[in-house]
This record gives sequence, structure tokens and C-alpha cells, in this order.
Amino acid sequence: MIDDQLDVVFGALADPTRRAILARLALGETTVTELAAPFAMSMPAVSKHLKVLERAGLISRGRNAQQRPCRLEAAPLADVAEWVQTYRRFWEGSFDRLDEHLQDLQRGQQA
Amino acid sequence: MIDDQLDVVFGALADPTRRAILARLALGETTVTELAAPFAMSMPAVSKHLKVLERAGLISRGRNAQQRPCRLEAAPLADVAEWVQTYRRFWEGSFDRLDEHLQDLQRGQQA
DNA sequence: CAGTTAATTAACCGGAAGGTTTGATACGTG
DNA sequence: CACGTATCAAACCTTCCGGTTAATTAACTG
Repeated sequence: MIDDQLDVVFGALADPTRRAILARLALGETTVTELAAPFAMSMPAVSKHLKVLERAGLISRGRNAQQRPCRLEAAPLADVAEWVQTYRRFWEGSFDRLDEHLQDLQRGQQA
Repeated sequence: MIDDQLDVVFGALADPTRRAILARLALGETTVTELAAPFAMSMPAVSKHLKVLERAGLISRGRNAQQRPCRLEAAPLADVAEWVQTYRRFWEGSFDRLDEHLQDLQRGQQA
């Protein structure tokens, strides 16, 4: 994945409103009005959040009369998962010590 | 995990310089000067990035004479992985169709 | 103590983010 | 066609972000 793409995806996820929107969409496709309901903000604000999510490829939009239903597109999250995955060994115990040891060796501080 | 925390972690990851710093730190603890070397930006800029990473809990800092070595702290990435994990079924094929079907049922459009 | 190295803080700047209100657009209905 | 509904676009405001330079702190070295 292009680095730029990770930028916009991580950027899109760095906002609680947008994560809440994704959580709602995980329950199924819905309209902008319904998405906006739980939030104490204007419709245009929600509309902007949707644009950010769309730019990140995290949602797609249809057309149904006046409505433009949103649906979750989770594919970019696979890239996020993959990126995070490369750091898994660092939080899954006991590697810290090993790394520490290797670093010590590297600096000639071996006992 | 508190939602706020995900905000700052995702926010910290939404920058290529900061992800590159994490990648470098995955190879081992190092100094600010060495971290800054690959980037076409001033030391204070890097220093700021480090502060963002530290605030997100993604790095910690020591003290070694004049140097303040940085080390990777991957724990917050476990929370990110967990968050992303909840969406896994959405990108791992064939669930889309199932979801679509469930949604249809939910709206009383069952055949 | 004077000087050098490592890193941060402070003050500043331009542009992007997140919100608002107001006006436009597109569509279905009478 | 006139009207209501759903949504977006424009203009604007304020705050945050990522960068700069210049000054400061902290620690070692002669």
C-alpha cells in the first residue's frame, strides 16, 4: 500500500465521530440523516466527515431517491491491520528483553 | 481503552515521518540526532514528532549523558489491532453478502 | 571556567481541520 | 408547477499541525 494511503486512513480514524459512524455502518447501510442523529452537530459537519471517510476508501455511497446511503468499505482496514501486524512481536511479551539484550550487544556492553 | 486514547494513537500514526520513526525504532533504541538524520527537516521538527509519539504512548525516553534515547513502546498498537479486529469480518470475503441480506430482512424486504 | 554537543523551548507562520450558517441542488409528491 | 425533504457547496471562523529560526538548557571535555 502507498504510504499516502495509510496517511489518509489513519487520519480518518483519528476522530471519534468518524469511528462512531463506522461502528454504526457495521450494523448496515444507512442514510446521512440517520447517521447524523446521534451527534450534537449540524448535517454539513457530518457530511464533511463522510467525505473524509470516503476519501479514505472506508465508505462508499449509493443513491436512493433523495438519499445517498452510506455503506462500510472495510478494505483499507486490512492494510492498517497489516501495518500494525509488523509490530505485533513488540507488544507480545518477552521480545522486549531480547531486543534490549541485542541492543546492549550492539553497543559493546555485553557482560 | 478510552476513546480519547485511540484518537491520539491514530493521530500519531497519521503521519509518514512518525511511522518512519517507529520503523527505525523497531530496529532498536536510538538518539534523536540519529532519528532525525534521514529526514529533510530540522531537529526541533523531529523533536515535536517525538513528543506526539510519546504522548500517544508509542515511545518512551531515557537519558544517557546529553542524549535522550528513544525506544519503541508498542502497547498502544495492541489496542489499535483490537479495534481493527472488530471489522475484520467486513473485509474477509463473503460477509458483505450476508450483511446485505440481513439488512434486507431488517427492513422487511424479505422475499 | 570556557567551549562543544544534544536536545528542547519559544515565538512565529501558513495551511489544513472541524465546526458554523446560509444558500443551492436534486428528487419525489400533490 | 409548487412544495417538502435530503443532501451538498460556499463562505467564514477558530484551533490545531507541521514546519521554521533563534535562544535556552543540560551535560560532557579541555
